[in-house]
Amino acid sequence: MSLEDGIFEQRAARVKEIEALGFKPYGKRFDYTHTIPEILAAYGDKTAEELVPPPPAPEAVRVRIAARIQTVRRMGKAAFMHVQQNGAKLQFYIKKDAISEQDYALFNLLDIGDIIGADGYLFRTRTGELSLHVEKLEFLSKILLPMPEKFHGLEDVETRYRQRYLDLISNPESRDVFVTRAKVISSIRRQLEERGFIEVETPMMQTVYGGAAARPFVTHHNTLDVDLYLRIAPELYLKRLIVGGLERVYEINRNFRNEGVSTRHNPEFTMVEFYQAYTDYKGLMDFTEEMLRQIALDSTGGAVVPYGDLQLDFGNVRRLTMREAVVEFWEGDGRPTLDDVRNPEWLLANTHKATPGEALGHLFEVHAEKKLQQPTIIYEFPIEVSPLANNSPDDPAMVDRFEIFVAGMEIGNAYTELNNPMEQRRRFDSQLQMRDRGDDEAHQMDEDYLRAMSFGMPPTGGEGLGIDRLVMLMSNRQSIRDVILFPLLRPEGEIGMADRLRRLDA
RNA sequence: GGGCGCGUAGCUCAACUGGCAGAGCAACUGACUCUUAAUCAGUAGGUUGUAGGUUCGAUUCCUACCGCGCUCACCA
Repeated sequence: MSLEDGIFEQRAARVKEIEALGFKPYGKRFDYTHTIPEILAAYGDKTAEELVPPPPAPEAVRVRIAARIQTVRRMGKAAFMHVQQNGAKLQFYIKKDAISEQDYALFNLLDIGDIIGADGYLFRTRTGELSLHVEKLEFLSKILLPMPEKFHGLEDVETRYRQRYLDLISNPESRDVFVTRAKVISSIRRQLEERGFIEVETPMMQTVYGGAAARPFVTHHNTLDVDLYLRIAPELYLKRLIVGGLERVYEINRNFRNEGVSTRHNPEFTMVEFYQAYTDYKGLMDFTEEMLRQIALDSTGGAVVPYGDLQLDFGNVRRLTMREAVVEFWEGDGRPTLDDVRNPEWLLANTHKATPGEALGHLFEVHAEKKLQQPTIIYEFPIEVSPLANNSPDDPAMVDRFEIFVAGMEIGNAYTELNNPMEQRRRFDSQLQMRDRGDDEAHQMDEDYLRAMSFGMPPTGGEGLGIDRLVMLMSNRQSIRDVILFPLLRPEGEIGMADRLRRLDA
């Protein structure tokens, strides 16, 4: 028998002993008076005398707490434990004299990782630590498996992703990441709501997919007997809503793209997309700068955010055209001039791409993208890589579009929406040609979208922000998997837990 | 998909050039009524990711596979 099995069976036996003592080892309501963070906030700076006035102490602070046991230091007939709740920890002091015989028997059956409730009063130990003097114990849930090591926590990356619950229990900094994530999302929501945007939900299963250049996942609906695509973007549906007169809409949810995984890509990822009628991409640039700065403030407390070796300044966003960026960040010999990168022949001669616009986009990715460390807006994109954006009034090769780059990552994409159905039809047709040339990420024809646009779509600005990447920046994480609770992994194979539990019943 | 690296007790890690697979934490027994990575004495715990191969002998060398990480490619 392995050690782990031994602990498992021994603890299962303890469940019965705990029951025999009159406690319910699982599933009992427990109305606590304070969470541990609340206790630390309210009493963290109180002195020993303030907590327990001398001598007999009728006015001591009595509280009732639920928490998970983190460490235990037993010393004969007394013990100290650290327990944690909501990412904060508190010390419990348990003395045989101070609790009932039944509770002391329970205490002797407790394991690190058990969830317990306690009544008692707050005091300071001889060394000055705020602690709970336990007077009554309650049992709330049993741990059967051994906890990770208390000092190092759970380090194994794979286990941290697969068993995120363990990661969250044993690594406070991992918990902090997801708290930051929640702050980023609520900051975005609040800012959009304040500006009159309403939140909507559009289909994630679509018969025609679009709104981005990507390959989709395919699934199947049985009774309708149709294949459906998991959406690669909500864009085309949100713009249908703009046609319908929902003039400021946003959606925060998942997109699915059937591509490789990396430190910056997970096949399902979260975006916020928002659309505002009667504005354009310049209006969105101003809004975006404000929003990024506010997200940084709301989630980290400052506009300057540490990221690896960098200090990212979200209070100061640079703006460059794509052509300027290619010229400025050109690597190696033969740096082009602005006239070169405007010249279709030069562009085609310097890449293997089929069109000047794809060529410019490629040169930008190769030379400039990873050098954009501080928050930077890149604007004026080639028409060929922007099938849904409106033409620039003064340059037929370009569209009114920008992207935001931080730490070499694209975190946002916005443009003045194309609202002319005749031009949109031509763009779809040229996407179909790219598809015929073997580009399986080019857009499909979406006739209902053309129909919607034919009812008249107001001039509109639209934008998408990658939430996961934003959270990476705000929480100083280098891998997208660190900011997604359950990132996609290959299946792990036999776990054997059901069998183990089955044996306990036998 | 290519390249590089990693996989040893529940967890965190050792094991020299191929020569008895070890420690700390966790667990168990005992001592201890203000400890804090508690301490002290003792006990138990291993298919070294899997399957082959080389060898008198493999955690160590070789091959394949599985899983994870980094990186390049692909990709917003």
